Amino acid sequence: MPSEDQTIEIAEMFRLMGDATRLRIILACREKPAFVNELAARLGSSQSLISHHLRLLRAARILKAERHGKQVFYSPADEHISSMIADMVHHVGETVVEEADV
Amino acid sequence: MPSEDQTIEIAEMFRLMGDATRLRIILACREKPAFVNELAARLGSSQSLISHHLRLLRAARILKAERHGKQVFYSPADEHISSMIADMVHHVGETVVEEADV
DNA sequence: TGGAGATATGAACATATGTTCATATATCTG
DNA sequence: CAGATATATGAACATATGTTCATATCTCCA
Repeated sequence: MPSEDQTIEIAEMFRLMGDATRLRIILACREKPAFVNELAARLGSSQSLISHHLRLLRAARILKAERHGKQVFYSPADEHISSMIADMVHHVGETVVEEADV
Repeated sequence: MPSEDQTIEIAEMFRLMGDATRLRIILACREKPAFVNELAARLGSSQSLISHHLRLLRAARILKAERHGKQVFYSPADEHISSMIADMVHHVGETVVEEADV
C-alpha cells in the first residue's frame, strides 16, 4: 500500500491523464512528437489551450520540451506512463460490450 | 490511435482513478475486499461519501458489489485496471527525486 | 534594433466535481 | 409488522478545473 503522499501523487498522475484534451495531446505526441503549433493544428484546438495543458504535462514529466529556434518540440518523457496509456488503449479496445443481450 | 469515443472512454477511466478518495477506495479493496461500513472506517470517511464514490466505481466496472444480507461486499472487478494501478504505485515508488542538486 | 513568428501566461468565466447533510430504500430480526 | 442496521441517493454548496481572450515573453532575421 502506498503512503498517503504517494497516493495523492498517483491520483494526480491519473487526474492529468483523465482529461480528454490532455489525453489527446499525450496520444498525439506518442504517435508523432511535434511542435506546439503542429499539435494545435492536429487536434483542432487553440494554441493557448494546448500550451496550458502542455505546461501541466511538462510539470508532471509526462512530456518533455526541447526548444528548436522559435519552436518548442514536445515528446513523451516517461516511457512507463506512455506504455501505461497504451495499455489502457488496449484495455478499452478489447473490452466486450455486454449491452446487447440478444 | 484510439477513436474519439475510445479516447473519451479512456480519459473517463483515468479520471475516476484520479481522485485521491476514490483511489484509496480502490486500493483498500485491492488490499482486502470489504463491506461499505468497513471501508468507511478504514478510510476514515463518511458512509455517504464512500457510497457516492462506490457508485461511480461500480458503474465503471472497476469494482463489483455483492450483497450479503444487509451488507454489500465490494471487491476489484477488473484485474487489468487493478494491475494498472499497482503499476502506477510501483512507478511512483521508484521515481527518483531529482530536486536535491547537491 | 525593430518587427514578425511561436509559445507562454494571466485574468475571467462557466461548468464540473467532491463533500456534507438529510433522507429514502433495503434487509434482517423480534 | 415495527424497529434497527446497512447502504443508496438527492439537494445544496463551495471549490476546482477547462476554456477563451488578451497580452507578455522569447527567438530569429532584415
